[in-house]
Amino acid sequence: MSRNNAGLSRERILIEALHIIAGRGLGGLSMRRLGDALEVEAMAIYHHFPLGKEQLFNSIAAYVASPSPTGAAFHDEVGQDGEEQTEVEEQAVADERPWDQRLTTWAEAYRERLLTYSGALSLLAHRAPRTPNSATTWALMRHAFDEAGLAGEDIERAADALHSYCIGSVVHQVRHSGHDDEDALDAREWAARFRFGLRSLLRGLV
Amino acid sequence: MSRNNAGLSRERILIEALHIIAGRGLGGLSMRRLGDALEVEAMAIYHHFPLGKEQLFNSIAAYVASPSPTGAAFHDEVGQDGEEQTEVEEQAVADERPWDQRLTTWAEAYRERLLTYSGALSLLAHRAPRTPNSATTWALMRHAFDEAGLAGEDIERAADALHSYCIGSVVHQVRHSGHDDEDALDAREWAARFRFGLRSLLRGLV
DNA sequence: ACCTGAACACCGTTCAAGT
DNA sequence: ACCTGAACACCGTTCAAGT
Repeated sequence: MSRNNAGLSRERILIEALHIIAGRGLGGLSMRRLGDALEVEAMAIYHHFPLGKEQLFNSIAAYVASPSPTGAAFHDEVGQDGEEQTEVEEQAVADERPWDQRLTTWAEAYRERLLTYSGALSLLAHRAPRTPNSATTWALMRHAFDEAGLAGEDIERAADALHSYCIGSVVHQVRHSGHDDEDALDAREWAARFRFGLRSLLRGLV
Repeated sequence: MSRNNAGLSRERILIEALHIIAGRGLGGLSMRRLGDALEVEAMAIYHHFPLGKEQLFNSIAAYVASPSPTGAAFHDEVGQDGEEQTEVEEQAVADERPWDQRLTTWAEAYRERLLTYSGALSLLAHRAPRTPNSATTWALMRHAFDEAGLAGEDIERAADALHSYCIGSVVHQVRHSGHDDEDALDAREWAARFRFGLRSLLRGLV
Protein backbone atom coordinates (compact mmCIF):
# COMPACT_ATOMS: atom_id res chain seq x y z
CA MET A 1 0.00 0.00 0.00
CA SER A 2 2.89 2.36 -0.64
CA ARG A 3 0.81 5.12 -2.20
CA ASN A 4 2.89 8.21 -2.73
CA ASN A 5 1.80 11.70 -3.76
CA ALA A 6 -1.56 11.61 -2.09
CA GLY A 7 -2.28 15.15 -3.25
CA LEU A 8 -2.04 16.64 0.19
CA SER A 9 -2.00 20.40 0.60
CA ARG A 10 -2.24 22.95 3.38
CA GLU A 11 -5.72 23.84 2.22
CA ARG A 12 -7.03 20.26 2.15
CA ILE A 13 -5.62 19.59 5.60
CA LEU A 14 -7.12 22.77 7.01
CA ILE A 15 -10.57 22.09 5.58
CA GLU A 16 -10.55 18.52 6.88
CA ALA A 17 -9.41 19.71 10.31
CA LEU A 18 -12.33 22.16 10.47
CA HIS A 19 -14.60 19.32 9.48
CA ILE A 20 -13.42 17.15 12.33
CA ILE A 21 -13.68 20.03 14.80
CA ALA A 22 -17.25 20.68 13.66
CA GLY A 23 -18.16 17.05 14.16
CA ARG A 24 -16.25 15.95 17.24
CA GLY A 25 -15.08 19.16 18.84
CA LEU A 26 -11.59 20.56 19.18
CA GLY A 27 -10.59 17.76 21.53
CA GLY A 28 -11.56 15.25 18.87
CA LEU A 29 -8.97 16.56 16.46
CA SER A 30 -5.84 14.42 16.55
CA MET A 31 -3.10 14.17 13.98
CA ARG A 32 -3.84 10.50 13.57
CA ARG A 33 -7.55 11.03 13.03
CA LEU A 34 -6.81 13.88 10.66
CA GLY A 35 -4.51 11.58 8.72
CA ASP A 36 -7.23 8.93 8.55
CA ALA A 37 -9.74 11.45 7.22
CA LEU A 38 -7.24 12.49 4.56
CA GLU A 39 -6.46 8.83 3.77
CA VAL A 40 -2.86 9.37 4.62
CA GLU A 41 -0.48 8.46 7.42
CA ALA A 42 -0.60 11.05 10.20
CA MET A 43 3.07 11.82 9.70
CA ALA A 44 2.46 13.06 6.18
CA ILE A 45 0.84 16.15 7.67
CA TYR A 46 4.18 17.23 9.12
CA HIS A 47 5.49 17.78 5.64
CA HIS A 48 2.96 20.58 5.17
CA PHE A 49 2.97 21.79 8.77
CA PRO A 50 6.57 21.19 9.85
CA LEU A 51 5.95 22.71 13.27
CA GLY A 52 3.21 20.23 14.00
CA LYS A 53 -0.11 20.66 15.68
CA GLU A 54 0.65 24.08 17.10
CA GLN A 55 1.19 25.44 13.59
CA LEU A 56 -1.98 23.74 12.43
CA PHE A 57 -3.86 25.42 15.27
CA ASN A 58 -2.42 28.79 14.30
CA SER A 59 -3.56 28.32 10.74
CA ILE A 60 -7.02 27.32 11.88
CA ALA A 61 -7.20 30.41 14.06
CA ALA A 62 -6.07 32.60 11.18
CA TYR A 63 -8.66 31.07 8.88
CA VAL A 64 -11.52 31.37 11.35
CA ALA A 65 -10.76 34.94 12.42
CA SER A 66 -10.27 36.04 8.83
CA PRO A 67 -13.24 38.30 8.14
CA SER A 68 -13.50 37.17 4.54
CA PRO A 69 -12.73 33.69 3.29
CA THR A 70 -10.15 34.69 0.72
CA GLY A 71 -8.02 31.73 1.55
CA ALA A 72 -5.21 33.92 2.79
CA ALA A 73 -4.70 31.64 5.76
CA PHE A 74 -3.80 28.78 3.48
CA HIS A 75 -0.44 30.27 2.65
CA ASP A 76 1.99 31.74 5.12
CA GLU A 77 0.73 32.96 8.45
CA VAL A 78 2.53 36.23 8.02
CA GLY A 79 1.16 37.15 4.65
CA GLN A 80 3.36 39.86 3.25
CA ASP A 81 1.56 40.12 -0.05
CA GLY A 82 -1.77 41.89 -0.01
CA GLU A 83 -2.94 41.40 -3.56
CA GLU A 84 -5.61 38.77 -3.20
CA GLN A 85 -8.19 40.77 -1.26
CA THR A 86 -8.33 43.84 -3.46
CA GLU A 87 -11.90 42.89 -4.27
CA VAL A 88 -12.76 43.23 -0.62
CA GLU A 89 -11.02 46.55 -0.35
CA GLU A 90 -12.74 47.92 -3.41
CA GLN A 91 -16.03 46.66 -2.10
CA ALA A 92 -15.46 48.41 1.23
CA VAL A 93 -14.48 51.65 -0.47
CA ALA A 94 -17.42 51.50 -2.86
CA ASP A 95 -19.82 51.19 0.06
CA GLU A 96 -21.61 54.53 0.11
CA ARG A 97 -23.82 53.94 3.13
CA PRO A 98 -23.34 55.79 6.45
CA TRP A 99 -20.46 54.70 8.67
CA ASP A 100 -22.60 52.87 11.25
CA GLN A 101 -24.25 50.73 8.61
CA ARG A 102 -20.88 49.79 7.18
CA LEU A 103 -19.62 48.79 10.60
CA THR A 104 -22.80 46.87 11.34
CA THR A 105 -22.38 44.90 8.13
CA TRP A 106 -18.79 44.09 9.05
CA ALA A 107 -19.69 43.13 12.61
CA GLU A 108 -22.51 40.82 11.61
CA ALA A 109 -20.34 39.08 9.03
CA TYR A 110 -17.56 38.65 11.57
CA ARG A 111 -20.00 37.26 14.14
CA GLU A 112 -21.45 34.89 11.57
CA ARG A 113 -18.04 33.57 10.72
CA LEU A 114 -17.04 33.01 14.35
CA LEU A 115 -20.34 31.29 14.95
CA THR A 116 -19.86 29.02 11.94
CA TYR A 117 -16.56 27.78 13.33
CA SER A 118 -17.52 28.04 16.98
CA GLY A 119 -15.81 24.73 17.71
CA ALA A 120 -12.48 26.45 17.10
CA LEU A 121 -13.40 29.49 19.18
CA SER A 122 -11.11 28.65 22.05
CA LEU A 123 -8.14 28.70 19.68
CA LEU A 124 -8.67 32.44 19.21
CA ALA A 125 -8.10 33.15 22.89
CA HIS A 126 -4.33 32.86 22.57
CA ARG A 127 -3.53 33.37 18.91
CA ALA A 128 -3.48 36.67 17.03
CA PRO A 129 -3.24 36.01 13.35
CA ARG A 130 -1.54 38.62 11.22
CA THR A 131 -3.48 38.01 8.07
CA PRO A 132 -3.64 40.48 5.19
CA ASN A 133 -7.30 40.80 6.02
CA SER A 134 -6.66 42.40 9.38
CA ALA A 135 -5.11 45.34 7.57
CA THR A 136 -8.18 45.66 5.39
CA THR A 137 -10.43 45.54 8.43
CA TRP A 138 -8.37 48.18 10.14
CA ALA A 139 -8.69 50.45 7.09
CA LEU A 140 -12.44 49.97 7.11
CA MET A 141 -12.65 50.81 10.82
CA ARG A 142 -10.45 53.88 10.56
CA HIS A 143 -12.43 55.22 7.66
CA ALA A 144 -15.78 54.63 9.35
CA PHE A 145 -14.87 56.03 12.76
CA ASP A 146 -13.17 58.99 11.15
CA GLU A 147 -16.38 59.72 9.32
CA ALA A 148 -18.19 59.38 12.65
CA GLY A 149 -16.11 62.21 14.07
CA LEU A 150 -13.53 60.31 16.07
CA ALA A 151 -9.85 61.18 15.85
CA GLY A 152 -6.42 60.08 17.01
CA GLU A 153 -6.26 57.39 19.65
CA ASP A 154 -10.03 57.24 19.97
CA ILE A 155 -10.24 55.54 16.61
CA GLU A 156 -8.01 52.68 17.72
CA ARG A 157 -9.87 52.42 20.99
CA ALA A 158 -13.23 52.34 19.28
CA ALA A 159 -12.02 49.66 16.86
CA ASP A 160 -10.72 47.62 19.79
CA ALA A 161 -14.04 47.93 21.61
CA LEU A 162 -15.95 46.82 18.55
CA HIS A 163 -13.69 43.82 18.05
CA SER A 164 -13.99 42.93 21.73
CA TYR A 165 -17.74 43.14 21.68
CA CYS A 166 -18.05 40.89 18.63
CA ILE A 167 -15.83 38.12 19.86
CA GLY A 168 -17.23 38.40 23.37
CA SER A 169 -20.78 38.07 22.10
CA VAL A 170 -20.01 34.84 20.31
CA VAL A 171 -18.16 33.43 23.30
CA HIS A 172 -21.07 34.43 25.50
CA GLN A 173 -23.58 32.79 23.18
CA VAL A 174 -21.62 29.59 22.78
CA ARG A 175 -21.11 29.43 26.53
CA HIS A 176 -24.79 29.74 27.33
CA SER A 177 -26.48 27.84 24.54
CA GLY A 178 -26.60 24.11 24.15
CA HIS A 179 -27.11 23.68 27.86
CA ASP A 180 -30.43 22.04 28.56
CA ASP A 181 -31.64 25.17 30.18
CA GLU A 182 -35.12 26.25 31.13
CA ASP A 183 -34.48 29.60 29.50
CA ALA A 184 -32.56 28.59 26.39
CA LEU A 185 -32.56 31.14 23.60
CA ASP A 186 -32.93 30.45 19.93
CA ALA A 187 -30.65 31.74 17.18
CA ARG A 188 -33.00 34.60 16.35
CA GLU A 189 -32.98 35.96 19.87
CA TRP A 190 -29.20 35.67 20.08
CA ALA A 191 -28.88 37.66 16.88
CA ALA A 192 -31.28 40.26 18.24
CA ARG A 193 -29.24 40.60 21.41
CA PHE A 194 -26.10 40.99 19.38
CA ARG A 195 -27.64 43.80 17.34
CA PHE A 196 -29.00 45.46 20.46
CA GLY A 197 -25.56 45.62 22.05
CA LEU A 198 -23.93 46.57 18.77
CA ARG A 199 -26.29 49.50 18.24
CA SER A 200 -25.72 50.61 21.81
CA LEU A 201 -21.97 50.40 21.53
CA LEU A 202 -21.82 52.33 18.25
CA ARG A 203 -24.16 54.96 19.65
CA GLY A 204 -22.02 55.33 22.75
CA LEU A 205 -18.71 55.39 20.94
CA VAL A 206 -19.27 58.60 19.00
CA MET B 1 5.80 4.18 50.06
CA SER B 2 2.17 3.27 50.54
CA ARG B 3 1.15 6.61 51.99
CA ASN B 4 -2.58 6.81 52.39
CA ASN B 5 -4.73 9.82 53.23
CA ALA B 6 -2.61 12.40 51.53
CA GLY B 7 -5.04 15.13 52.53
CA LEU B 8 -6.31 15.69 49.02
CA SER B 9 -9.32 17.90 48.47
CA ARG B 10 -11.18 19.50 45.59
CA GLU B 11 -9.85 22.86 46.65
CA ARG B 12 -6.20 21.80 46.83
CA ILE B 13 -6.43 20.11 43.44
CA LEU B 14 -8.07 23.17 41.87
CA ILE B 15 -5.49 25.58 43.25
CA GLU B 16 -2.62 23.39 42.10
CA ALA B 17 -4.19 23.05 38.64
CA LEU B 18 -4.42 26.83 38.33
CA HIS B 19 -0.79 27.01 39.40
CA ILE B 20 0.29 24.65 36.64
CA ILE B 21 -1.82 26.48 34.07
CA ALA B 22 -0.24 29.77 35.09
CA GLY B 23 3.22 28.32 34.74
CA ARG B 24 3.04 26.02 31.73
CA GLY B 25 -0.21 26.92 30.03
CA LEU B 26 -3.40 24.93 29.71
CA GLY B 27 -1.71 22.38 27.50
CA GLY B 28 0.83 21.76 30.22
CA LEU B 29 -1.82 20.56 32.64
CA SER B 30 -1.94 16.77 32.69
CA MET B 31 -3.43 14.51 35.33
CA ARG B 32 -0.05 12.96 35.88
CA ARG B 33 1.73 16.28 36.30
CA LEU B 34 -1.04 17.47 38.58
CA GLY B 35 -0.61 14.33 40.66
CA ASP B 36 3.13 14.94 40.87
CA ALA B 37 2.59 18.51 42.06
CA LEU B 38 0.21 17.24 44.73
CA GLU B 39 2.66 14.47 45.66
CA VAL B 40 0.10 11.85 44.88
CA GLU B 41 -0.53 9.30 42.16
CA ALA B 42 -2.49 10.81 39.29
CA MET B 43 -5.31 8.34 39.81
CA ALA B 44 -6.01 9.72 43.28
CA ILE B 45 -7.49 12.81 41.63
CA TYR B 46 -10.31 10.71 40.22
CA HIS B 47 -11.61 10.13 43.71
CA HIS B 48 -12.36 13.85 44.00
CA PHE B 49 -13.26 14.41 40.36
CA PRO B 50 -14.91 11.12 39.38
CA LEU B 51 -15.70 12.37 35.88
CA GLY B 52 -12.05 13.08 35.20
CA LYS B 53 -10.39 15.94 33.42
CA GLU B 54 -13.58 17.30 31.90
CA GLN B 55 -15.04 17.81 35.36
CA LEU B 56 -11.81 19.39 36.53
CA PHE B 57 -11.99 21.78 33.58
CA ASN B 58 -15.56 22.67 34.44
CA SER B 59 -14.58 23.44 38.00
CA ILE B 60 -11.69 25.59 36.84
CA ALA B 61 -14.03 27.48 34.52
CA ALA B 62 -16.52 28.00 37.35
CA TYR B 63 -13.79 29.24 39.65
CA VAL B 64 -12.28 31.63 37.12
CA ALA B 65 -15.58 33.10 35.93
CA SER B 66 -16.82 33.50 39.48
CA PRO B 67 -16.89 37.25 40.02
CA SER B 68 -15.89 36.94 43.65
CA PRO B 69 -13.56 34.31 45.10
CA THR B 70 -15.97 32.96 47.65
CA GLY B 71 -14.81 29.44 47.03
CA ALA B 72 -18.23 28.45 45.74
CA ALA B 73 -16.65 26.56 42.86
CA PHE B 74 -14.92 24.22 45.26
CA HIS B 75 -18.12 22.45 46.11
CA ASP B 76 -20.71 21.25 43.64
CA GLU B 77 -20.88 22.87 40.25
CA VAL B 78 -24.61 23.35 40.56
CA GLY B 79 -24.61 25.11 43.87
CA GLN B 80 -28.14 24.97 45.16
CA ASP B 81 -27.36 26.69 48.43
CA GLY B 82 -26.80 30.40 48.25
CA GLU B 83 -25.78 31.20 51.77
CA GLU B 84 -22.09 31.82 51.47
CA GLN B 85 -22.16 35.00 49.40
CA THR B 86 -24.62 36.97 51.46
CA GLU B 87 -21.76 39.31 52.28
CA VAL B 88 -21.39 40.08 48.61
CA GLU B 89 -25.09 40.66 48.23
CA GLU B 90 -25.23 42.97 51.20
CA GLN B 91 -22.23 44.80 49.89
CA ALA B 92 -23.89 45.26 46.51
CA VAL B 93 -27.10 46.48 48.10
CA ALA B 94 -25.27 48.82 50.43
CA ASP B 95 -23.54 50.47 47.48
CA GLU B 96 -25.16 53.88 47.25
CA ARG B 97 -23.29 55.17 44.23
CA PRO B 98 -24.99 55.77 40.85
CA TRP B 99 -25.77 52.72 38.72
CA ASP B 100 -23.00 53.26 36.19
CA GLN B 101 -20.34 53.43 38.87
CA ARG B 102 -21.60 50.21 40.40
CA LEU B 103 -21.47 48.46 37.03
CA THR B 104 -18.03 49.87 36.32
CA THR B 105 -16.76 48.48 39.59
CA TRP B 106 -18.24 45.09 38.78
CA ALA B 107 -16.86 45.09 35.24
CA GLU B 108 -13.34 46.04 36.27
CA ALA B 109 -13.29 43.36 38.97
CA TYR B 110 -14.53 40.78 36.48
CA ARG B 111 -11.93 41.80 33.93
CA GLU B 112 -9.20 41.68 36.57
CA ARG B 113 -10.18 38.17 37.52
CA LEU B 114 -10.26 36.91 33.93
CA LEU B 115 -6.89 38.51 33.34
CA THR B 116 -5.43 36.89 36.45
CA TYR B 117 -6.36 33.45 35.17
CA SER B 118 -5.93 34.25 31.49
CA GLY B 119 -4.28 30.87 30.94
CA ALA B 120 -7.65 29.24 31.54
CA LEU B 121 -9.50 31.71 29.33
CA SER B 122 -10.14 29.25 26.52
CA LEU B 123 -12.00 27.00 28.97
CA LEU B 124 -14.68 29.66 29.27
CA ALA B 125 -15.53 29.48 25.58
CA HIS B 126 -17.55 26.30 25.98
CA ARG B 127 -18.51 26.09 29.64
CA ALA B 128 -21.21 28.09 31.38
CA PRO B 129 -20.90 27.63 35.11
CA ARG B 130 -24.04 27.94 37.14
CA THR B 131 -22.45 29.25 40.27
CA PRO B 132 -24.39 30.93 43.07
CA ASN B 133 -22.46 34.04 42.14
CA SER B 134 -24.07 34.32 38.76
CA ALA B 135 -27.40 34.87 40.49
CA THR B 136 -25.88 37.64 42.58
CA THR B 137 -24.37 39.24 39.52
CA TRP B 138 -27.69 39.08 37.74
CA ALA B 139 -29.39 40.80 40.69
CA LEU B 140 -26.79 43.55 40.62
CA MET B 141 -27.27 44.06 36.87
CA ARG B 142 -31.04 44.11 37.07
CA HIS B 143 -30.99 46.61 39.87
CA ALA B 144 -28.49 48.89 38.14
CA PHE B 145 -30.09 48.86 34.69
CA ASP B 146 -33.52 49.30 36.22
CA GLU B 147 -32.23 52.40 37.96
CA ALA B 148 -30.82 53.52 34.62
CA GLY B 149 -34.30 53.45 33.14
CA LEU B 150 -34.27 50.19 31.25
CA ALA B 151 -37.17 47.76 31.53
CA GLY B 152 -38.28 44.30 30.47
CA GLU B 153 -36.17 42.48 27.92
CA ASP B 154 -33.80 45.40 27.53
CA ILE B 155 -32.37 44.68 30.96
CA GLU B 156 -31.37 41.17 30.00
CA ARG B 157 -29.99 42.38 26.71
CA ALA B 158 -27.97 45.10 28.36
CA ALA B 159 -26.59 42.64 30.90
CA ASP B 160 -25.65 40.27 28.09
CA ALA B 161 -23.92 43.05 26.18
CA LEU B 162 -21.93 44.06 29.25
CA HIS B 163 -20.86 40.49 29.90
CA SER B 164 -19.91 40.05 26.26
CA TYR B 165 -17.85 43.20 26.22
CA CYS B 166 -15.93 42.23 29.35
CA ILE B 167 -14.98 38.75 28.27
CA GLY B 168 -14.31 39.92 24.72
CA SER B 169 -11.96 42.63 25.93
CA VAL B 170 -9.87 40.15 27.87
CA VAL B 171 -9.77 37.71 24.97
CA HIS B 172 -8.80 40.56 22.67
CA GLN B 173 -6.03 41.70 25.00
CA VAL B 174 -4.63 38.23 25.56
CA ARG B 175 -4.73 37.58 21.84
CA HIS B 176 -2.78 40.68 20.93
CA SER B 177 -0.30 41.01 23.76
CA GLY B 178 2.76 38.91 24.31
CA HIS B 179 3.49 38.94 20.60
CA ASP B 180 6.80 40.62 19.91
CA ASP B 181 5.04 43.38 18.14
CA GLU B 182 6.26 46.78 17.07
CA ASP B 183 3.14 48.32 18.58
CA ALA B 184 2.75 46.30 21.78
CA LEU B 185 0.65 47.92 24.45
CA ASP B 186 1.36 47.93 28.14
CA ALA B 187 -1.08 46.99 30.88
CA ARG B 188 -2.02 50.59 31.56
CA GLU B 189 -3.05 51.26 27.98
CA TRP B 190 -5.07 48.04 27.86
CA ALA B 191 -6.91 49.09 31.00
CA ALA B 192 -7.55 52.51 29.51
CA ARG B 193 -8.98 50.98 26.36
CA PHE B 194 -11.20 48.74 28.42
CA ARG B 195 -12.57 51.72 30.34
CA PHE B 196 -13.04 53.68 27.12
CA GLY B 197 -15.19 50.96 25.60
CA LEU B 198 -16.99 50.33 28.87
CA ARG B 199 -17.95 53.97 29.25
CA SER B 200 -19.12 54.04 25.65
CA LEU B 201 -21.18 50.91 26.01
CA LEU B 202 -22.87 52.05 29.22
CA ARG B 203 -23.58 55.43 27.67
CA GLY B 204 -25.09 53.82 24.60
CA LEU B 205 -27.15 51.25 26.47
CA VAL B 206 -29.42 53.67 28.26
C1' DA C 1 9.61 16.50 -2.70
C1' DC C 2 6.39 13.69 -0.60
C1' DC C 3 4.92 9.97 2.08
C1' DT C 4 5.54 5.54 5.07
C1' DG C 5 6.37 2.72 9.31
C1' DA C 6 8.48 1.77 13.41
C1' DA C 7 9.72 3.75 17.62
C1' DC C 8 9.61 6.81 21.91
C1' DA C 9 7.77 9.33 25.54
C1' DC C 10 3.70 10.80 27.07
C1' DC C 11 -1.35 10.98 27.90
C1' DG C 12 -6.51 9.95 30.16
C1' DT C 13 -8.88 6.44 32.21
C1' DT C 14 -10.33 1.64 34.15
C1' DC C 15 -9.96 -1.62 37.43
C1' DA C 16 -8.45 -4.65 40.99
C1' DA C 17 -6.00 -4.20 45.04
C1' DG C 18 -4.38 -2.28 49.23
C1' DT C 19 -5.26 0.28 53.92
C1' DA D 1 -13.22 6.41 52.19
C1' DC D 2 -9.00 7.24 50.11
C1' DC D 3 -5.09 6.09 47.55
C1' DT D 4 -1.83 2.84 44.74
C1' DG D 5 0.01 0.32 40.65
C1' DA D 6 -0.41 -2.11 36.64
C1' DA D 7 -2.66 -2.10 32.38
C1' DC D 8 -4.99 -0.37 27.97
C1' DA D 9 -5.81 2.48 24.21
C1' DC D 10 -4.52 6.56 22.53
C1' DC D 11 -1.62 10.67 21.60
C1' DG D 12 2.31 14.11 19.27
C1' DT D 13 6.58 13.83 17.33
C1' DT D 14 11.35 12.04 15.55
C1' DC D 15 13.82 9.67 12.39
C1' DA D 16 15.37 6.51 8.99
C1' DA D 17 13.64 4.66 4.98
C1' DG D 18 11.18 4.34 0.75
C1' DT D 19 9.80 6.43 -4.09
